[in-house]
Amino acid sequence: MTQTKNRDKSKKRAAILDGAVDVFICMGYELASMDKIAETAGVSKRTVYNHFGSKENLFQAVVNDFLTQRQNLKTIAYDPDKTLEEQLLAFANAEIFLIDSPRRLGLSKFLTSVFLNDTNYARETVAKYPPVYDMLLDWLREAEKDGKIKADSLLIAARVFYALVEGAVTYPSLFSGGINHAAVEPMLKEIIATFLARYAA
Amino acid sequence: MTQTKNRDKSKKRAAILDGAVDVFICMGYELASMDKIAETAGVSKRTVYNHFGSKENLFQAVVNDFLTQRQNLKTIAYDPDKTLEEQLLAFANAEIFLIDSPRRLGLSKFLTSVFLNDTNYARETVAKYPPVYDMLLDWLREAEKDGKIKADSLLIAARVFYALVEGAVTYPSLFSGGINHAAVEPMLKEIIATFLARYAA
DNA sequence: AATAAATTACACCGATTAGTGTAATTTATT
DNA sequence: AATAAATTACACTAATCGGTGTAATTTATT
Repeated sequence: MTQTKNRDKSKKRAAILDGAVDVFICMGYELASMDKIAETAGVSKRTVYNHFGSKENLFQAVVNDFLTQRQNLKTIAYDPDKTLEEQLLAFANAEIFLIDSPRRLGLSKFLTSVFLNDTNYARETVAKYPPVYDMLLDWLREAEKDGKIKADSLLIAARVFYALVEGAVTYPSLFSGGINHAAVEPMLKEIIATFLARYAA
Repeated sequence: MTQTKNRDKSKKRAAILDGAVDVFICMGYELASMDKIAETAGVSKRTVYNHFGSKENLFQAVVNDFLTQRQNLKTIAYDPDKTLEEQLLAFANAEIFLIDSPRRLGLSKFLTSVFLNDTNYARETVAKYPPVYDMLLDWLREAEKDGKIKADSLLIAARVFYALVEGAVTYPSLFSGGINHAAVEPMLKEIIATFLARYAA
């Protein structure tokens, strides 16, 4: 009869995921070889295959980890005692957080690239996680009730806000190798002022 | 002594470039094999290598063709007799043109993906072509002289405008498989209204 | 029709890759 | 210390890919 001696596999698993992220970020999916990932993780290739059965599975695990982690953003509730500017800035900063460390920036670039190359996979993956707009939409509803915001469609207003943040900060940072905080700060003030010029009551 | 009988190589060259674009678009750079490109172009692999010495060269030729073609946008001069809305819409539409056919959309996605994977190459390549903002900047200067536009910095205003267009239309289209004109039209009206809420004099 | 350039078909090379099988070895648990 | 699970080292496969060499063939020009 077989005894069960379960050892802790999570350490190796984490090391493999870490290595995979590094290699995926710096070579892209196609050029990231399983040998290189194993070497980077400090683990034998066989162990990589024992934990994740294939390159595709390993990739999925990396993506899942990232998107799950990304999902853990605390809600930003409407506060009538704070200015609209500083509350909107909090929403912008939550978006900027995703590209505000070399690793998160790298993962964002990697995922964006993968999504560009496989639109269907992008749609399916994004559909599994709650929409980005939702939290801002809740906030806008409260602000409207409070008489501070006015818009024909709050959904469109939310989309305009994220268009401003992503178009002015997120995407430029993806291509320029990272955030230039000194340049971004005044830009954030400007896009928030623009948003409020249109939607402040 | 050697006679020179020059035949026209441009037909084959064009066919190869066409095939390369197709394959690059649908498989990405790494997975696009030279055999597949030759087959798609209806040409022997040897001919591909006779025209372009390497995969890298062929890629460069594709990119050059696209960016050169892209550069040929007619200038949009400020016209005091037209509304600001319709003139700004022309700028937006010039941007949208780049993703408004399956082929241009595909090339935009492909190039964006390549740029994400090689930031240095992105910078060098973009630097070889005139900045996107320039034409709008000229227009804004004229509009300001005409007393219709007012901004602390016209450059920032131009960046806000393109942030709106790219964030609301260009990038979403890259990921969603193309433009939904019915949905984009009201969005364009909204982002132009937003821009003018901030910068109209 | 003669000629030279362009193209083709095809075999081939070296390198790389995802993935497997296995026997030996390390590791943690009882 | 005994034991079973986890890991390792390593050899190996089958496939793919970028690129080359060559001899035969097609093509357009004079």
